[in-house]
Amino acid sequence: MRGTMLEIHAMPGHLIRRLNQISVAMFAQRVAAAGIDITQVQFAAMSAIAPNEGLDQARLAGLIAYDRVTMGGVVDRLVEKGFVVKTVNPKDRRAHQLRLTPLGRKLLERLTPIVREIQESLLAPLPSGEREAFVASLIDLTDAGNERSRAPMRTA
Amino acid sequence: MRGTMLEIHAMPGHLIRRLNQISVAMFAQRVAAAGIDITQVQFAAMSAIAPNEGLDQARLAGLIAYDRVTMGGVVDRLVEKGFVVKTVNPKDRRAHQLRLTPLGRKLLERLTPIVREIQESLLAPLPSGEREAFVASLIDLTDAGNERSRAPMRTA
DNA sequence: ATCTATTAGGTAGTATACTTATTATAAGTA
DNA sequence: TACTTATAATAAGTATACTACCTAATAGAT
Repeated sequence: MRGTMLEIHAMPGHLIRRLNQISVAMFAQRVAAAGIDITQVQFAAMSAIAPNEGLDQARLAGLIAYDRVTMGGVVDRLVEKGFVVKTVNPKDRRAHQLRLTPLGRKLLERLTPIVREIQESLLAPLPSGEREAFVASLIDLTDAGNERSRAPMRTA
Repeated sequence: MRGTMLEIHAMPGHLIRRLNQISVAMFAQRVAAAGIDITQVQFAAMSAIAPNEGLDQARLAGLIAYDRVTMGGVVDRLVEKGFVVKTVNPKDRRAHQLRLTPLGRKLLERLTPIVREIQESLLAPLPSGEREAFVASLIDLTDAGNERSRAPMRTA
């Protein structure tokens, strides 16, 4: 045997990174299987725009804890695909108001149950009694670490 | 109040993504504070090379569950920084053998205790009785999902 | 009305993370 | 030996995720 078990394989940082890769891959696979062309990040953006129509990019980024510069590209791709429209706010000409198009709203409705299923598949390997505790720990850790992220969540 | 709590904020996929961002940011911050110029990914690569000197890029990628193409860029940056050397394997001229330089080895030694501390900080917000269960769940989920990732772990 | 500080969005540059395709080499088989 | 298959690495293209910096526009204070 060449090289024993690496220490990093038990490190939370490395495990979280791998789990995120698995989660992103599962999302891509299931959504593509449904014939839908959208990424996990683009879905998150759309689901935050839906109940907050007219919000600007900075507020959108804060709602889902994304980097503002990254969000610019995400929104542009959603606009290209025809799911989102971007208009200048006449009250504040710096800001771009975001809204879902009818096509975008329809897609989001179709997508939402699929995404719920993906979440279940992701946790399925855990004994059912441990899933809730795991998600609770995830929430505790993201809450506690929010301000350390370079893109903290901002609901206000 | 504008918009109620979004459903995605309780979704494991979204929480894992945010926790990974927090983890990466904590790594970058602590390591930079120690005056070291290296990323989380570059550290993982170096710590996998150390006990497996002479391995090639494809095997390295498998050991830490990275995409092979991505690994090419990571290795190039480590070579540029003088932490890794890359030589053509005379037995198989397709393969590039990887080794740490003395500088790379020294850096890794200095870095390892810092990275261990980062792992503790990451879990610190959890009650101490829950940390072990959380890491165990992470291991279960990454083990179970390994083959779904586009870059599965390969120890063989 | 002007000055200052803040904010929204963008550009350029770096690093990860993936897809598909291509090249070079190696290994196995007819 | 010639043919086929497999593999290591890379190239080109797309998407996220950041830093540092810049401009335009707004808000607040004087």
